[in-house]
Amino acid sequence: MKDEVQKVIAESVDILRSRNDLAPTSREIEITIPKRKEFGDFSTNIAIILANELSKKPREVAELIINNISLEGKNLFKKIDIAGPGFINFFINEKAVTSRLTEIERLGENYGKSNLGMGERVLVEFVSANPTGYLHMGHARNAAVGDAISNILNAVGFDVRREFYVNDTGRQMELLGVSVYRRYEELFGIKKELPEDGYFGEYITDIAKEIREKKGGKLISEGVSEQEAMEYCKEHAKERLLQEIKKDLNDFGVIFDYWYSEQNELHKIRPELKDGNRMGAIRKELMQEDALEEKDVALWFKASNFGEPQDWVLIRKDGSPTYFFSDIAYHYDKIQRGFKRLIDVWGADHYGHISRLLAALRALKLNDFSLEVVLIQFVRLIKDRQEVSMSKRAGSYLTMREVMQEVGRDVMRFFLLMRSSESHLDFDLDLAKRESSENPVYYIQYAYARIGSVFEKAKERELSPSKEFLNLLNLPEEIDIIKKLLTFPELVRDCAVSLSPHKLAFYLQDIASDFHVYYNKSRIISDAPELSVARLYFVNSIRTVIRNGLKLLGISTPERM
RNA sequence: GCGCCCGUAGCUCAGAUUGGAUAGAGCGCCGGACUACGAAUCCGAAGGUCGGGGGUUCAAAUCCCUCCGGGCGCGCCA
Repeated sequence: MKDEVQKVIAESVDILRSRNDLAPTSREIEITIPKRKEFGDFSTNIAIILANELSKKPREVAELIINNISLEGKNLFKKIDIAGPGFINFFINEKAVTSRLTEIERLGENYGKSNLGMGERVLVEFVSANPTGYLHMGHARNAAVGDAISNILNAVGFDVRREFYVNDTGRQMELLGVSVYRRYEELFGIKKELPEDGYFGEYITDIAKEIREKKGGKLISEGVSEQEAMEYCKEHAKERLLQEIKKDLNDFGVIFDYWYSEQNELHKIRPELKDGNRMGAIRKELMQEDALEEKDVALWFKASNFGEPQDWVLIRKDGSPTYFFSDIAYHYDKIQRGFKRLIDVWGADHYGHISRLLAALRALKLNDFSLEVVLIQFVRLIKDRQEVSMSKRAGSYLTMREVMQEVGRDVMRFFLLMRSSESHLDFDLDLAKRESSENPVYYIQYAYARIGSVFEKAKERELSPSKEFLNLLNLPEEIDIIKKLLTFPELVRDCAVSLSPHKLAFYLQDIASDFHVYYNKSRIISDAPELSVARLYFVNSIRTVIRNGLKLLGISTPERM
């Protein structure tokens, strides 16, 4: 609807330009939805802007614009005002509003979709947790946001691919192996210190016990070197934890297109590559760009030559590559695979990583791509009005799985999505568990289920929704709600552009609230059959919008609660 | 010390990378509403120097400067 208004104004401005021979400006015509009703449904400041450019009075320009609006265009409005310094305020004709309901009905589950992305491929990388432990609430937030962003981008016409980068090799994996092995030894009475930066969680002992069940004491027997034993522990633990991670994400409703294994993709020798593996190829390229330097037995990326404050190590003294190095290779590979738009959803602690990664990609002469990083701030769990402390290394943290079992998937997703990702999030476990009006998820789902039960009632009375009498929808609430429903596609586009699903969460609460108010005030099914079928048609479109919106957030729409 | 994010009602937060008119919502608190489509709902009331101070502007929660408070980063961790 906003598009239509914009078009009408643009046409008028074009006519003015051609007639008065005005210099064309590329300035886009801004249409806003004013906060206050007396300023109409739509408002534009174009007259003020043009007046400045033409050194004319804004109100005169406004008048010219209004006078040149086509007849067809004028039918959209019941009133057009010039207000204040020269704003043009448009008041939409009620009939134009109600008639648009048919569009929602016609599009059904496609209502809200658009073709903003024009099929462009986008790679969204998210979660990417190390397989060294169970997922915690920070990962859950990352998963919820990454998945919702992917859904939304998909809805506005992007071709989205979801990837999880599996950091399944390197230092952290070694530490995991040692940690498990030490616990395994403990089971046989051998006491040795775990490395300081090892993993101390109870699940490490659980994994050690699994190994004991499978292998008995073989890993401490004569013929097996400690190194071999640790290697076995590492592989076993890695597989085991990855399996748990996959299970949690699956239970959460997040499906990845690809689990990108660092080991397999970046370190494995590839006959087609001259330089062995992908890491080697990158290394060679960086060398050719004169971006490398050997210092203190380590290999450094000369980031300071590419606009960074300091250089960074790519290969440690012991010959092992840093995370930074493999992440460069991973992003290089993403671009090589033809993705021009990359989105990474990272924890806020990765902030420092962004600019050096970009510097490395610059050094590799990669320019034809965009990388957007969505930084997710931390989640604080609140229980009994107190913060639940979390420490991953010590292993004392509430896992994603535990919380999901306690509050359910829908509640968890919604709570993690209802804040802007750059805000810290207080996850109130007590509130999340309550099945009442205080819980916004149920509030929205209840509106949905309620509409469903109205339809059951309608069926009993043999009434079915019809667009024949939409002109009977003339209550101010009805008009207002329809106007809001009509902004849905634009809202979805807005969420896509700003990569912020929380706006959708707010919108849905708003619509649900409008419905509940309406429901309490007005009978949908009454003795007047024509009005009843019109209202059924109307509330059905509310249901469509709620369903489509919740689906984008990955939240279910139960018919009964 | 430097960089990024945050500071808005008792609490948790919206207020686009485009400054606009009387700053919004949920929860909590207090008081009400089921003989009509589900009370997981609704109605009413109270609650604010938008962290402080300066500046730009006809107009600032929004832009600039500065100070204060909180979080994160500044690793041969990821």
